[in-house]
Amino acid sequence: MYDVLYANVNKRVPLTKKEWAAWEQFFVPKKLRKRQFLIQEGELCRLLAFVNSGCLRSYTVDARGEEHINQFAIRDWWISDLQNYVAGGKAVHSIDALEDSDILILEKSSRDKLLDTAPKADRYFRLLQESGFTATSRRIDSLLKDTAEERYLAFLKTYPSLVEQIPQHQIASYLGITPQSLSRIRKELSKKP
Amino acid sequence: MYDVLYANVNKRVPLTKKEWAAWEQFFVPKKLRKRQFLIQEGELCRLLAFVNSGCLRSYTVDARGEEHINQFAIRDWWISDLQNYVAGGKAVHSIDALEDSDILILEKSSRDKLLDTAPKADRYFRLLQESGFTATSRRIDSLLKDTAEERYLAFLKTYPSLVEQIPQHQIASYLGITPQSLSRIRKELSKKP
DNA sequence: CGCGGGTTTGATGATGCTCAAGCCCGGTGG
DNA sequence: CCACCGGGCTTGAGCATCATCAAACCCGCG
Repeated sequence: MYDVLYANVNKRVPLTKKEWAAWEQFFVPKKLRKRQFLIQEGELCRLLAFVNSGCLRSYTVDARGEEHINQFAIRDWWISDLQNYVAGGKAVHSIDALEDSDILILEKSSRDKLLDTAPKADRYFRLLQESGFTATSRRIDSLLKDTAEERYLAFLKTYPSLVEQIPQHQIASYLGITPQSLSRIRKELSKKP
Repeated sequence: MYDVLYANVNKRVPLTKKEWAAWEQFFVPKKLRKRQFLIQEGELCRLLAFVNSGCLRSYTVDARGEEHINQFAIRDWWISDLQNYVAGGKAVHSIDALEDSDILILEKSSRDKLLDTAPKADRYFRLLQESGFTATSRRIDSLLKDTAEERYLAFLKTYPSLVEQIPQHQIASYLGITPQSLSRIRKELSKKP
């Protein structure tokens, strides 16, 4: 139940079994059914979620009702509406499950306790945020300078497992294009090589 | 020299004057002339920079030689090629000064020492990364769902001071459009209201 | 069998890019 | 003092990319 998370933490900040026991108590297992919400836009988001299995997504909805996917999370990834988790206020993202998923919940109050009692917690979350930050930063670069086709190819490389797992229109939404455009891009690619 | 930074740190992790003295020694003041590089793409990036005055930018260059601005940094902001600072490897961004600037440099080796000796350093950088992460995440949302005009209006709101400070084509680059398009957008906007 | 979600295809149109030229303005040197 | 230069901004014409709207298709499932 906790071994994926333990490995994730341990990779960044080595912990003794005893130290880990102090961490473990703060995480609450939860199952999500496909299409079930973890957070809905406008709620207070007071939790971080760590994915053991399955796949979640966080997305915004624009004025015309179109969804735009901000992040996917699969096994061994964290997901949250961090902005709101950190600063308070209403969630700007909804988070739901693209398939049945097992996750671990870390409530904000629990994380605060963890941060105040476990000496290495700040470092773990610092390292975590650093990788999240660099990932989003690279995605911005890609949105600014790559064509839709290049972004799609990069997606295939970066998330090979996701491609098999989730419907194509979700990938289109993540890439910032319509499902029709992605379909045409794929058609072109299948001709070329 | 150090008071802007001290205020920035103190806001996130309150420090006694004595604690601060231990931090201060790690930061090295530096002046950059307009158009001077702090980092060039392909170098090893082994520093974080805190801006006291002036304005820096970090950007990538695409295959055709076009620049794409990933981040601006003005007074009270940090800037770096974080990806590379954290993970090692060659910088994917160049960082240079858009005007004469005063900055404070924190070398990676210094930060490592700071993190290992100052108890609150991990927390400070965790909080810093969290705000950086949420900012980039919001920018991704905006690139996915807003039109160029909406992104420009949002930029005006978010960075009112920058608009006066830097040439318009730099803003266009940040928004992911050509200078010509930004010019036309501004023309349309000036008609409307 | 028919329904529904997902994907594909086609026709058309909007948005923003490219290429090219002109303009504005501040700085420099004759 | 003025001519000239260059960077930045604007404008125009044509074009590429991707969105929109609409329809058809595919396939798993009740």
